[in-house]
Amino acid sequence: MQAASNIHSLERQLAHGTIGFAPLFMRQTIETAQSGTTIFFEGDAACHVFRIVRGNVRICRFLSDGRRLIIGFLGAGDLVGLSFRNRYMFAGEAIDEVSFSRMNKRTLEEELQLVPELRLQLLSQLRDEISAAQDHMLLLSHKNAEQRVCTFLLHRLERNEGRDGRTISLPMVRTDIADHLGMTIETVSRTLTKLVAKGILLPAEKHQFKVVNRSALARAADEDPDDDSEDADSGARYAGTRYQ
Amino acid sequence: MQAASNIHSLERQLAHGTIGFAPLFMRQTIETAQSGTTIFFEGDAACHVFRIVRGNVRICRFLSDGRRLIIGFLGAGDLVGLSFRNRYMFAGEAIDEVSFSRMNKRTLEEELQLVPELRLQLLSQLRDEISAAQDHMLLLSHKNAEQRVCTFLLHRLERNEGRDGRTISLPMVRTDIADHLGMTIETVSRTLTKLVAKGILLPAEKHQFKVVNRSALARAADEDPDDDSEDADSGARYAGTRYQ
DNA sequence: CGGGCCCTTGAAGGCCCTCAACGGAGGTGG
DNA sequence: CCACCTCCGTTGAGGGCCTTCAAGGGCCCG
Repeated sequence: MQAASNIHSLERQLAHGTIGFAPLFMRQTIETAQSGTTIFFEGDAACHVFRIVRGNVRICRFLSDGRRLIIGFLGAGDLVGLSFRNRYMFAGEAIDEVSFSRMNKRTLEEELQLVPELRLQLLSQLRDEISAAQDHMLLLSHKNAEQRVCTFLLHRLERNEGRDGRTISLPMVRTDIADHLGMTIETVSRTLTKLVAKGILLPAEKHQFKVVNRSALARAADEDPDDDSEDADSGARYAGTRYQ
Repeated sequence: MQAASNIHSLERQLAHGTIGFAPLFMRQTIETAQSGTTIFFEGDAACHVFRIVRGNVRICRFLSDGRRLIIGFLGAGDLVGLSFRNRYMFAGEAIDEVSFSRMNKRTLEEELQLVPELRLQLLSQLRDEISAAQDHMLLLSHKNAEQRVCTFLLHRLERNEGRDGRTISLPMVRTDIADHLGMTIETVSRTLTKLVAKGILLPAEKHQFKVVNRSALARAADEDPDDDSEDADSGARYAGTRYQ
């Protein structure tokens, strides 16, 4: 019941077609992980599939020299582990206090044999993961710092959609964002500062921003900013077309 | 029978677990596509799944401004289209003369309902795609030009493994490599020149290189080249540990 | 209050991109 | 057969974007 208490999480599950798995996890006990702890390790035997009930999780891969790539961030209602063969290909770490339940992979596979509907959900989930990975490859290969940050902010905005439609929640630290977008924390920070100066964002509470100009944010996320004059004092430029 | 005639293709299929699909495609007619032509378009209704019999195919996604990302390259024995929902998320273009067969997606789905073994093969294929996409994100986010090119060359080498173990075939043009690795053609060219100067590669026939020093190539692919002195005259440095 | 973590801001430098020119290979037509 | 064109690959010069290095401030907690 706990999972269904969050209407936005429910919407996301319906959209992603993972609602079919939810009843299976309802029978499992709920565990908690403290901020900064690891829920599963890269390279471990992949015995379980996880479902996040509350909190935020980062999905990490490491290079041999210690550098890190964050594949993505998970929130309430998200599943992780369906794409593993024998070993976890990445680690899952709690960003804040996380509640989750786990399910034995063998049990899940038996269910998959019995329920055709579940198989379709699984396919849908995997295809979403592939699609998301390809979108992210596009970001990493061709987008500049501002486009990366704006794309990321839009994704976070859509994820939180339903509150007031213009609040972005960033529970992760700058290092996480940097390792997700293939940048340094300094460049992330500078880019956010620039977006505030441009009048697109407004700093709100800790780990939150307000979106002042959503269309400008969307434009900055996808288009080439060649025509930008790059002046800090041009912050009022977008004020006339304020969103909403 | 044509597909089984290539022993390397067969090995790859066994490793990737896609051999189960091959018999289904044997019943289909074989089509050909000339170099440069498009086999399926991004955005089109995804009615078919394709299987490459001969030749090379590039998988492309485009940004709004015309820039291009090449997700990957396919060769004999490879399948494409299993990860689509309703529309092709990317285009498939023939690099050289390509033979392929196609299969109606509806037919495939009926087979999937009947044959549990096929379902496992499908899952395996999708997990491989996710894994490859994540590896590529790592490349795009954290590797420099030399590491990118070396990683790509190693992949090509493994793909052609069995010939003589040290010949790399690059049927695609520089623009394709650049759009795959998130670089410009100039940087790709310069990096290849540098690898030749370092004594790691040797230019061979058109669209081919010989690997002189495979361990150096592997090291350059994954490690941070901070300790490199970057001198062209240091080309003999690796000669003492020549591979094979 | 001190220390650690997080974030921001500044200055300098490097890596890669952009722009440009050139040479070779392959195809076509005079 | 060769001139001509196009495509492809290479090489050079210059500049821009982002990284690296460094310093400082805010916040939290022991």
